[in-house]
Amino acid sequence: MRSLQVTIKDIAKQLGISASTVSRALKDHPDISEKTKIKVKALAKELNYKPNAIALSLQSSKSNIIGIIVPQIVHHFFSTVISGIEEYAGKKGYNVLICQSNESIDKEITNTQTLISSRVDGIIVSRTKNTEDFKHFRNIQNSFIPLVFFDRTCHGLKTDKVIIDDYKAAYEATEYLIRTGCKNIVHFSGPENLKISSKRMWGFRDALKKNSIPFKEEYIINADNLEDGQNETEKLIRNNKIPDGIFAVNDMTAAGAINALKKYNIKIPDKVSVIGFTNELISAITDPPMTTVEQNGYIMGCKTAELLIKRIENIDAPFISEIIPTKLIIRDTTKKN
Amino acid sequence: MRSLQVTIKDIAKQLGISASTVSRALKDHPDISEKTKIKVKALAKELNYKPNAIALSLQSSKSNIIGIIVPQIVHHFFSTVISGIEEYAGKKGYNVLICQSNESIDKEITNTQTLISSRVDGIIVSRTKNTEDFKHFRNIQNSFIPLVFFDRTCHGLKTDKVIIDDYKAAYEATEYLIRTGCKNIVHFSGPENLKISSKRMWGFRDALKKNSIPFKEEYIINADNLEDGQNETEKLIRNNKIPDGIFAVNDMTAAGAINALKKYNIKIPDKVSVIGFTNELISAITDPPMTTVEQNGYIMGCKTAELLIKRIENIDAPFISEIIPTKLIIRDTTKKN
DNA sequence: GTGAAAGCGCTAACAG
DNA sequence: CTGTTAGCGCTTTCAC
Repeated sequence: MRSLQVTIKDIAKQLGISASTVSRALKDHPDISEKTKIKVKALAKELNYKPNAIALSLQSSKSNIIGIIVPQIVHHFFSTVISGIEEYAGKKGYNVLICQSNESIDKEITNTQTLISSRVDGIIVSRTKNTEDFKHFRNIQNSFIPLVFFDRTCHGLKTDKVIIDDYKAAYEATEYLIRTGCKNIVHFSGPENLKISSKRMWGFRDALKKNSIPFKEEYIINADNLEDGQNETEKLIRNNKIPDGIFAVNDMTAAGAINALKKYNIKIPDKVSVIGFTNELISAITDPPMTTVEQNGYIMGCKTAELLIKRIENIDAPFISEIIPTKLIIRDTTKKN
Repeated sequence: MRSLQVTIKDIAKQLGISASTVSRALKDHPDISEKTKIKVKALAKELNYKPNAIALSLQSSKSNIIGIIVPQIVHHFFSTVISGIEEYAGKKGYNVLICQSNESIDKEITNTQTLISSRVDGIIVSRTKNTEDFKHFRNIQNSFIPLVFFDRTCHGLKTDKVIIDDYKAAYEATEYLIRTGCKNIVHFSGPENLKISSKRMWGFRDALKKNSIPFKEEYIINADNLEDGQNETEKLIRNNKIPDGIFAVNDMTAAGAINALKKYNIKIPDKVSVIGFTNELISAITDPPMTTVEQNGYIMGCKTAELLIKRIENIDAPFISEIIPTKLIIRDTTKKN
């Protein structure tokens, strides 16, 4: 099973020269004669020599691998970001090792340990909803491994981060509802300890306030997935508390709301307007197609990779919080302006 | 920048013992005294020692990394499979290095080279639509790196593979259309050199034949994405060639068809039935929710990882083609049986 | 121009 | 029970 791969030594032996010469020849070291270079390269090609990245890593203490921890790969937003990271990193000569935490803090902790052991050159994280204790992230920093968060960040940790302006995006979405005539708007919200959720909620609240719509606690409803969105909307309908606008913390929840409204034959957007968040694939597929906030996952991914690689190259640069612009995508679940 | 991580040597030095003793103590070697073990482990913990996986890999020629090459991470089916691979592999102590080919054969070739260089213990591939030349895959095999394909396989290569019975699934879907009264069915098909596409097409054709519906070439239309699905359907409508059933090679294409039909106010499923393929998220969101074929990506991923790891452990086992069962998910774009 | 030797972090065979 | 040594594949001084 061992040594199936051709090594520099094999080449050296066959050519009757030393390993160091082979090494130098392969990287066009100026000291080596053209003749030797040609011989070496020819044989390397013939034997299908591939440098052993592991040996290189050990020797240079650089793995050229970036570790990623996300709650779920299948979530469209995350896979978009991963895709951006992979592309950008690939161009810069890095590979990506991907772990999912499945929204479990224990798994997240294991993941960080694996990545540290793997001696990745840097780590990118979007944390679980429940992470409250950041010890494992500190652990990464104590190991002097560059760490960058995207989207779901950790308050109080000094790192680079790539986020969107959730507050502003939510504010604008809500204002759009108000501007198009909604007066009685409900917000389907995610867990409060997730900064992105609370920011979206505050954007919503402040938009009401700014537009002189008195706030009621019952405007905020906990729901951040398809089922909850559907159930909570049905509850509103049955309790005869139908709002004229719904702003959901994500697209799936909005899709649930749309389902419920259609089930009860409530016209969208005439009776009720709906806005989602993220602009996932599904948001163009709902009927009617959904107005939502474009979150630019791909660009986020590229930017995150860029920040991380910069930090790998210069560990002492000042920390950056990059804000990726969002955009309200107006489709047909809202009235025209 | 160097040696920021604690090594076994550091521990040895501080304790005034040898590195090998530390190494043995950490892995509970029976030769080592309890006293030493306790001392070593305590210090290791205190110094936050993490074994250097790279050194381990070099020494054991085993990286415990599985390489994955898929056309696109963002594609829901692929991310589902990746998720399954990651979970199963994680439990077995493997990490996953992910590359995307972006349906480009050149990128796919580069990807294989990177993975070989990285000395991954095995490689999982779902190939690009256009791959015709399999040299790079042979290259993997010549390097004695276990290789497993899933879904999009390569004809003629001796490898393990995990697939679904595309023919049967398509046959059954088509028969369901026929059984529920469709007589004039169109198939939106993918590229012919992709085995999964051609198998689905033949399943479709043979189901017609078996049910004495004469086949016409015009029943097969090239379309495998949202836009094409929509455009081709609109074309049919405008040319007054409206079928009473559409079987699409994937969900997105079916979603495009649904859009077009609704645009022209053609009732689904009364006038036209539609069936998709894969059961992506969107298929439950379309209006009406789409009948489609469940492809069990997650299970495929687990199974693929399982086969690969088995092969890593026993390179000489006979090759296996694992067939993951599919299931027709009946929703509301088809008539009731 | 090329070779010999040391070392990256770790394990394992061999001593004692 | 513990230490010494060699070696995984490669690069990099330091010699010659």
